[in-house]
Formats: sequence, C-alpha cells, structure tokens
Amino acid sequence: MSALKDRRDRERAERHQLIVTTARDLAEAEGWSAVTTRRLAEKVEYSQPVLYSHFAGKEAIQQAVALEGFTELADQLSAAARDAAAPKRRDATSPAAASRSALRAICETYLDFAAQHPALYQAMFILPTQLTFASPATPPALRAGFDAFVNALPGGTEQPEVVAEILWSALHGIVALSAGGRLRVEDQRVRLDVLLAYFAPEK
Amino acid sequence: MSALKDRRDRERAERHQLIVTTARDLAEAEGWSAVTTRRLAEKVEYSQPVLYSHFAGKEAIQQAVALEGFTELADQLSAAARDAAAPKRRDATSPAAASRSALRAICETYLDFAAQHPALYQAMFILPTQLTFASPATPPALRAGFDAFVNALPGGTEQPEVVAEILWSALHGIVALSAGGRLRVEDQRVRLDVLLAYFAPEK
DNA sequence: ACAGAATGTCTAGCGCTGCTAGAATTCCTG
DNA sequence: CAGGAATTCTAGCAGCGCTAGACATTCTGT
Repeated sequence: MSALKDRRDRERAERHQLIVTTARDLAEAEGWSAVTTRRLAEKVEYSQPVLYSHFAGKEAIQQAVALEGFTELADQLSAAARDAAAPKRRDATSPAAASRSALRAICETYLDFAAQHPALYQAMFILPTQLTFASPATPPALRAGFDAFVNALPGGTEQPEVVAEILWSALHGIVALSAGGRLRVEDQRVRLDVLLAYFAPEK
Repeated sequence: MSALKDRRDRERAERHQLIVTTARDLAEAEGWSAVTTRRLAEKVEYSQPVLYSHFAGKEAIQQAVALEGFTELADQLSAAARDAAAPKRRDATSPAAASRSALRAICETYLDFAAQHPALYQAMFILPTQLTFASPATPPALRAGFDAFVNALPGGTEQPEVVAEILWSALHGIVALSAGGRLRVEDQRVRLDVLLAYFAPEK
C-alpha cells in the first residue's frame, strides 16, 4: 500500500521537475514573456490546472527556476574559488596574488553564468520575486554563493560583508544594464579589469 | 486658419503630457503592473484608442515617462556637482577633498533619486526598453547624467568612462537589488561609504 | 448658409493572459 | 466488482493590449 503511494509521489516529483525544466528551457529559448501557463501546459502535455496542483501560480514556477539557478551559481562560484586556490604548485605565487586570481575567477564565473543563462539570471535577480533574501529564510544556496565572494576578498578587508555586497552589486549592475542594452557588451573584459583594480589592487 | 491649428496642436500636446504624467503617477502609486491602458484611459477621461493616437503602445508611454526621468536625474546630478564644487569659501579644502565630496554628492543624489521615484527609476533602468543607450541616438539627458559621473571622478583617474560605467553599475546594482528585496535597505549609508572608500580613497 | 470633406472620438470586439469551478475520468480499496 | 477517493480535464471568467469601423464634430468651399 505504501509502495503504490511512493510511486505516485515519485511520479509527481518527476512531473514537478519536468514543469520547472520546461519553463526554464522555454524562458531561455524565447524569453519569460513566452512562458504562459497555456504554452507551458501544452509542452509538458498536461492541462493548465495540473500546473496549479504543483505550484501556487506562474510566479511560483518562476521562483522554482530561480532556486535551481541559485544552487548552480553557488556550485560554480565555489568551484571557481577552489580551483583558483589550488593552482599549479611549481610557481609559488604570493598569497596576495593567489587571492587576487581567486577573486578574478569568481567574478568571471559570475559574469559568464549570467551571459550563458540570461533568462535564468533574470528569474534569479531581476524579475519580481517573493523570495526573501537577507533573512533567515534566504535560500542556503544563495548564502553559499555570497560567502564565496566574502571569502575571496583580499585578506584584511574591512567589513567584508559590505564589500562583498558592493562587489556583487557592481557585477549585477553590469549584467543588468548590459542585458537591457544599457551598456555596450563588448567592453565587459575591460570593465572587469578596472573593477578588480579597485577591489584587489596590485600593491 | 493657422491659429486654430495652433490651438489644436497645443491641446494635443497638453493631453500628451497629461497621459505621461498620469501614467507616471499611477505607476508610482500602484506599480507599473497597475498601469493598464484601460485604467490609464479612464484616469485621463478619454477612451483607450486616444492613447494610441498619441503613442504607439503601452511601452511607448512607459518610455516617455523614462525620458522625463532622464532629464530630471541629469538635472539633479549636475546640480549636485555644481553645489559641491562651489562650497562655502572660507575653509580652503584641498582639491582632492573637493573632488571627493562632489563624487559623494552625486552618488547620494543618485541613490536618493532612485529611492524617491522607484517606479520612475524602474522605467528608466529596469523595465525592458527600446531606447538605445550607448549609441548616437542616446537621449542627451542620459549622456549628461553620465558625464556628471565622469567629471566627478578624482583627477588623474585612468579610463574615466569605464570607471564611471562601473560606478554607475555599482549604484544601479545596489538600487536594483534593494528594490527587489535582495539587499537590506537599512545599510545603504554604510554601503555608500565603503564604495566611495574604493573609488575616491582618502590618501 | 449650407453640403461635403476631413478630423477626431467612441463603441465594440479579437485573441490573448492567469486562474478556477465543476464535470468527467481514472484509480485504489473493501 | 462496486463504491469512494483522487486526479485530470473541459469550459469559462475577468482582465489584458490593441484595433476596425461606426459615429460625431469641426472645418472648408461654394
């Protein structure tokens, strides 16, 4: 009797994931405005009301996509930090230089993530959301991503949380303004160089 | 014969402005999602199609509001720069300190503007737009606002345009993330202090 | 002064949206 | 295998941006 219920629960979870993935793919392919409940229902081959048996509404679906993005971004950020912290051993670079390259790696990863999944990024940081951020209910994945920034700051940085917020804000500003056609997208590289010159100076 | 036409043109221009102002007020009062063509038409006491005799569509109205915001922001930014550049004469502060306070004044003005007109700010920098930015067709007012940032940078700053873009991005990031509930809004002051410590250091 | 043309405005409606009530169906249980 | 519970669907509501075509108003030329 419980095996049957287990199977239904599993199928239900699979369908839940199917909805999230389909919404994400559709958003990435044609933008969030193309993600209507009708089109989404058709793509997952169920009727509209089924969506509402899984999610409270369209926004909840979009938030589920965002949540997926938070864990992926956090994974990529901490992976970048790890790789930069354990470089090729032979050239014994100074700790300061190591920290600098770690910070650069994280920033690059962030910008690349945004560039490669623009719709996902939009769901995470641009579209209206009910997710609470700087609060106990903040998704752990998001906290983890933020911590990657804090840890990558040069040693001795004062008020590292605030600095990390600012750095994150600057990166987000660059991404958001670029995505909206409000900044030339070609100069992204130069922009990162200059940004890092301020936040992790050479000397 | 031309006087009559003049009057009609004038009335038309007034109604044009009435639509823009009403849209802006409504957005500021209830958010852009409340600005529907029906509600807007009712507020200006005309039928919906009248809106379309003035604007190509809803987005064009929102862009007209944004354009108004660009000139207001540019005015406020350059006024802030002017006031900071002409301080009380008696204490002959160093040029460096003067530049520092000018930059702070501009940044504060920017953050205040965003805080006081959140919907307007959203139309200018967050909502999708057809306005081209870094291009010949960029609204002059927006250019002027950007130049206020460039001119307020400490003397000798390398690649001032890029630095200004980054500074603008950082401020925009702070505004956008705060508006979306993604940053605690209380710490805005500290954030600005730290930001300025990086972009206009004491020594 | 008045018919006709031109201009301006409105009513009504299309196809779409997010969302839901209630019918219909399927599935499990006794 | 019948009865009941769970699930899924059909159909529809109110509101959206936008527009065609009817109606009213205003100007023009005789």
